[in-house]
Amino acid sequence: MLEHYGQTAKSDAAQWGLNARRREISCGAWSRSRPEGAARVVFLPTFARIPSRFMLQLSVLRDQTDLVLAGLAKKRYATGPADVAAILDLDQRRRQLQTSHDSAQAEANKLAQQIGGLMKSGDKAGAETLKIRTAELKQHTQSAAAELAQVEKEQQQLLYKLPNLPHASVPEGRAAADNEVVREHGAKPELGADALPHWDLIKKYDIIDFELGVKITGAGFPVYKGQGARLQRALINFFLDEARSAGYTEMQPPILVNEASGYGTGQLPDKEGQMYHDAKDDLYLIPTAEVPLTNIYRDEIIPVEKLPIRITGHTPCFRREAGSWGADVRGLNRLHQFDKVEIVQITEPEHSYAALDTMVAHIESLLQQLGLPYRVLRLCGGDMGFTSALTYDLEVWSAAQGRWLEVSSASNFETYQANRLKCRYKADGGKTQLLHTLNGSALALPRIVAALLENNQTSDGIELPAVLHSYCGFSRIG
RNA sequence: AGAGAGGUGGCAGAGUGGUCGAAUGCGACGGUUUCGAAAACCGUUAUACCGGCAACGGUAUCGGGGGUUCGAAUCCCCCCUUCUCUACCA
Repeated sequence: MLEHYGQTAKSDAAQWGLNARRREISCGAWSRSRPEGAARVVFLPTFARIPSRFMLQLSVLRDQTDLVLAGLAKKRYATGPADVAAILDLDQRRRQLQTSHDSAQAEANKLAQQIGGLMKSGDKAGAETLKIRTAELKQHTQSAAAELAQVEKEQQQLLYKLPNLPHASVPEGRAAADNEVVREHGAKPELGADALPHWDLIKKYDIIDFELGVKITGAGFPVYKGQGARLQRALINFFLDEARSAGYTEMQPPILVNEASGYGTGQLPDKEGQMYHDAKDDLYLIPTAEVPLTNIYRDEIIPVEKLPIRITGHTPCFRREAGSWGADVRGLNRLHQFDKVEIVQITEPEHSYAALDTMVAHIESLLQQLGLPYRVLRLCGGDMGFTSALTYDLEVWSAAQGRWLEVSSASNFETYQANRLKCRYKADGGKTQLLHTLNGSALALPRIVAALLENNQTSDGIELPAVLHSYCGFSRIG
């Protein structure tokens, strides 16, 4: 499947260049490394309401080339000018070919009809005469179609390499140190000198077992035991219940996805090497519920009265984390498999940044109820994800490690994913337009668990926040 | 996993090589009629790309891809998928 481009007909799948996958680039590690305490503090409103007009569609590349180049530069995308120039060259060629192909085909179609008429009236000689011309036309359309397919393929591959453009409010910067701290909340707990990091606490109370995971699977696949397993389940239920009362509909999507879904949300081809792949059935284990949840709306024209879409789901997430190493990935800080509750919104373009604010507010309310000190960061251009236009990271204070841990990332993708997904609606006046997609973790489990254990430890147990007591069926560990 | 039958426009459902982008019905939208509504009647009813300021014109799309032909919804091949029976299993 998905092996060949059509000669004249181009299916959606082919237009997306799905067969381009194997030769694509692979970028760096999935997760950003974030040395703690390095961000500079600034004070800004949650978001600046700046009209969005960016989408990496061909029309935008053509009409607003300078803005695109500026955006790519802010995102620290090195080969932007060369790639954009190449895409525009290919585009000109593509349009020539299309026009030439279409007019030849139009003539051929007319002749075919005439031949039909001649055959019926018994004029075989007349038909044969016309066939000479159709043979010429056929040769022309075939070669034009073949070249067209080649040009489209090259163009699509280049387009897939381009990241989304950053929103105007995104700060300049190269790395984590350049992110802006939008606000901080909660007091950091003072722990005694004998306070333990979570990787010692889980052993002390025998609630999470890494060695056992190594035996069964390998590094980065811990086994949660007893109260540890129950705490996980409690957090998942708490997060899902909170999302539901915030208006999100709960979904249970598949956790293996096909190639088209990977392209739809932008994991492919960008992060091919970071996903577990089952070659036998050509399926990918999801790195986040974002992929299946957002792809529910792939190839859809959503009735405007159903907007905004708000959905949530709990899934395990799988990340190969190739190239990841060092002290800051110890314990629960980075895993190959972890659980996460995700929230997804799909909105009309004019409402997406307000929606992003409500998502961040929702995530903050979770952290507040859990009593965890946190801060909200606005990521700089160089530290943002490939597909995002604006990303807020939320980090909790891990008291025994003495560092901030990223527990959530909430992003507005504007039309970047929607363009790939073909996720649209009928705007006023009946015009079909791309929607905006957004998502956020609410929340990722392991680092929440780490912070809960560390921040709430006493010499002989861990006192859990009140909100979890009924969910857990216990109030303390140990 | 084996055998069989299917996949056509928002839905239902015709169409087995030549004005078929596709009959018909339903639904939806607009209009005539009406005090208003129903009924009836008339009209409209997809997506993408190319050309054009636009009106509009062209091309493609009948699950997906490839092939045969001057011409394919219709014939051939591969794949996906749905249903039924059998097998198996949570």
